Amino acid sequence: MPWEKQFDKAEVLDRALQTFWTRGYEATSMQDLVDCTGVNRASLYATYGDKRAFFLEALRAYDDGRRKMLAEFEKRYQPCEAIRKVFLCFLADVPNQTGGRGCFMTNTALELSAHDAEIRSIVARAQEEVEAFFAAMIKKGKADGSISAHVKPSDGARGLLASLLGFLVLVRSRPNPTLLDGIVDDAIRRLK
Amino acid sequence: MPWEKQFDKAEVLDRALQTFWTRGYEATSMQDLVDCTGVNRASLYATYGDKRAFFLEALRAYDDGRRKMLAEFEKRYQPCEAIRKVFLCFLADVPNQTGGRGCFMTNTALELSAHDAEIRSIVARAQEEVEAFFAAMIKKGKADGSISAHVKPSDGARGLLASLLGFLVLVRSRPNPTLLDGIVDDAIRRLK
DNA sequence: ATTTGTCTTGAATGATCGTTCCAGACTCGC
DNA sequence: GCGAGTCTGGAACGATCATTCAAGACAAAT
Repeated sequence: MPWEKQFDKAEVLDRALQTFWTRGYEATSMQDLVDCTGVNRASLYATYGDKRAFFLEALRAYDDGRRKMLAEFEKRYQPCEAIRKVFLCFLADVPNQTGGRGCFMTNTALELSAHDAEIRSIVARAQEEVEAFFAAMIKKGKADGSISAHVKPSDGARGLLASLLGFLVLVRSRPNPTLLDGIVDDAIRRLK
Repeated sequence: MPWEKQFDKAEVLDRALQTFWTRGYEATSMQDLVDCTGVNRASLYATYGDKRAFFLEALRAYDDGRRKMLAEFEKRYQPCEAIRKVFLCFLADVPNQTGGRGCFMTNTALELSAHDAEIRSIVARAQEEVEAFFAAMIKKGKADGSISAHVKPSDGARGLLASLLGFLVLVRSRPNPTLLDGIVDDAIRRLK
């Protein structure tokens, strides 16, 4: 067999993901991807397919990362802390005055899922899994007494999801730390 | 003076607005705008300037409509009803199986405000005005007893804004009536 | 009726879009 | 050393992008 690839497929995918995340799908050109990955055009096409397939692979990679992150939060933290971490992990790049990039999945939800069924189903599933994570944390919190017995897991999770998505809109469009912290505190206080 | 315009400037602007709203900025081409308005390319350029200026004018027109709508809600409805109406007015086009278009301002917030300072400031101001509207309604509701005395207007308004923005993400990406209604009910129940 | 000045029209601009082709570089099994 | 087979690099493809040009159409003023 002849000649292995000259680049790390996963690493290049991640660099493309960063660019798609920052600029969005339509505003990212193949030239941008060539530039940010350092890999030749034809090699990108040979490896990942066309632009949409490339984007989809990046989106699924992002989604896998999100899934692993939630699993780790679930292991590592108490229920309320785990919920809080979900919000806070999007604040990491906010201080860089330019504002945060928000959540790649949520950005994609607004840009593409209205016109692309495949993306819509990926987005919907991701949202459902986050909602299920919240519900599981609420259940656990009720069991150990850290969350009020009056909160119904499904209702609480739905409310948290809405607050999280709104929070993510604000992270990208109006990254004011006071505002964002307030939203997180409010969302969690509702559970107590 | 010679020859007035052959088309209604506001009406054509509204048609362009509908297209920008549905597809977003990057995914809308000047050809799309020519098609949906029925007005010749060069006439569009002569009247509105380039694509970005055209978009900005559409966005400001949308924002004006939003402002008038809030003012009318404030006049017409009791505080809680007025708040509920803000959510419900985005559900009008959800039943058309294709899913709703969400809020033009919020869609734009995610697509463009991270990279365009002028848009960012328009978006931020619109969000602040909505937040202020919520705060005013809460204050009024506390005065007439329909909203709990424990709710601080600024905190309640911030929470409502987050829920509204999350709601709007879902309207466009996962337009499930049960889910959406639940979010609205929860958001308002929090005030009581 | 002719001039004046704006609006409309359809074609054309160069740039950039996503995508593909092809010749050369390279590693393996023989 | 020698094909076999995959990957790379750069140029090229037609399509579409936003934008502009030049000429004709029209209404008011003279």
